[in-house]
Amino acid sequence: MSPSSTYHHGDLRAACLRAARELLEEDGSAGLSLRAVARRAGVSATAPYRHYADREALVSAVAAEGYRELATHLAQAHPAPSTPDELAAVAVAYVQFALKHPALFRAMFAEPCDPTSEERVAATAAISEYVRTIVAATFPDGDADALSTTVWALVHGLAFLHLDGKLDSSTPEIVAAQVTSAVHALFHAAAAVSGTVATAQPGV
Amino acid sequence: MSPSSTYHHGDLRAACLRAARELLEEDGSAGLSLRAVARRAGVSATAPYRHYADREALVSAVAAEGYRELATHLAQAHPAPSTPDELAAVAVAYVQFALKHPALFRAMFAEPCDPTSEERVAATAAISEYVRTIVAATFPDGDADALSTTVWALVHGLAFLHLDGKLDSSTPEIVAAQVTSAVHALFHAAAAVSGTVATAQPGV
DNA sequence: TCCCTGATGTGAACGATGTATACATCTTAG
DNA sequence: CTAAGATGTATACATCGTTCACATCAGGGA
Repeated sequence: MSPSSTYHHGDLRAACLRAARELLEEDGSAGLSLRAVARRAGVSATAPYRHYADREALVSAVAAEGYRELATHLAQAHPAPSTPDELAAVAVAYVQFALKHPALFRAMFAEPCDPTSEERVAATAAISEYVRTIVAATFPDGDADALSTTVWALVHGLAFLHLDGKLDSSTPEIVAAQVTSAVHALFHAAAAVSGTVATAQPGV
Repeated sequence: MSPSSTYHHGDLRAACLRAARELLEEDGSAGLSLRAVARRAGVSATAPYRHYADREALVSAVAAEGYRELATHLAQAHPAPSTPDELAAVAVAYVQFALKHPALFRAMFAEPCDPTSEERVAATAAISEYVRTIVAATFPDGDADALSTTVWALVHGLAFLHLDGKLDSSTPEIVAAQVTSAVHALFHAAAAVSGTVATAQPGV
């Protein structure tokens, strides 16, 4: 705590996490190097090794933080959805999170996830469970496991296709309409097939 | 053509592509270094630069090849699907391709795709168009753009969730049943909600 | 109070990587 | 046959992840 001590950082672990997160947002995954993190934290290149086994461990920690942020972001869209419309709002929030934090989202899902990061698997299990719960609340009579998997896959796929520029992401409204219509299509296939989802994006 | 000439390779461009593809399958994305490619092709470290501007360009070329392989793989599942069942078979082929070539699939979709690789955008546009075509053939009365986007997103998301170990991928049969039921759920939402998709995977 | 042990940060060093530059070698068009 | 362009080589540099020996600090037991 003494102000004269510039040797010890105080909370390098958190500082590294913050720096890594910033670098990810600024320069993408390529910019996230351990040395850059150390520089930004104002510390020697090897100091982070006292708190993270290797680069992979740091990335996993950032990803785990991302999972938690995603969870709160979804909860903000609607705390306890129980209708298809409310569930669609959560789905829109999911995709918009991905578009707002593309590099973070890719770190969370695109890189091969090592199963040794228990912090990471816990966070993803929490999200998976959350999705299952709200789907079950919306469709109490359905097969919650199967349906929630389908919903998650649909929304997850929409997020990635948007990230890859395969869909029209020009405005948040277009994205929201796209996601909403896709989710409703899943719940009301007949309506989708008969042309009710014409608000969707205009092609690839 | 003279056999004494070991100096010029003959077709380094193709050799690099093949080597890169092999390294990707063997060691994943991390193992795909330009120098390793050069070593495998039996050539100096900087020789590949005569054929690829940088590492990114090589990866894009591999990804483009992957798109074409995926297209033929889907066509083999069914050349011209026109029923929900046939379309589901194509969807199963999509996911199984991802599971069979995880690193390649990630290179195709998980890394930020630079729009300057026209070979790459052409290949993805071809796939997108292909999906739209077969969905339109299966549902001639629907909004082909909207519905094909939804189908693609669903299948794409299933592929990624399987790749990340979020779903049960223990046997090809389980995966096939999972994908089939999800696709059918999209086309017959009422049936899905009432529990007809019970063949799906047993949780996360 | 002293000091000593463990936690934390530093510095130099190694091998690997992407890439630029200058040079060598081959192929082929005129 | 030769000159020019295409293709491959050698060398070099900055950066990166990581290891190891060492320095510095904080806190508890004597």
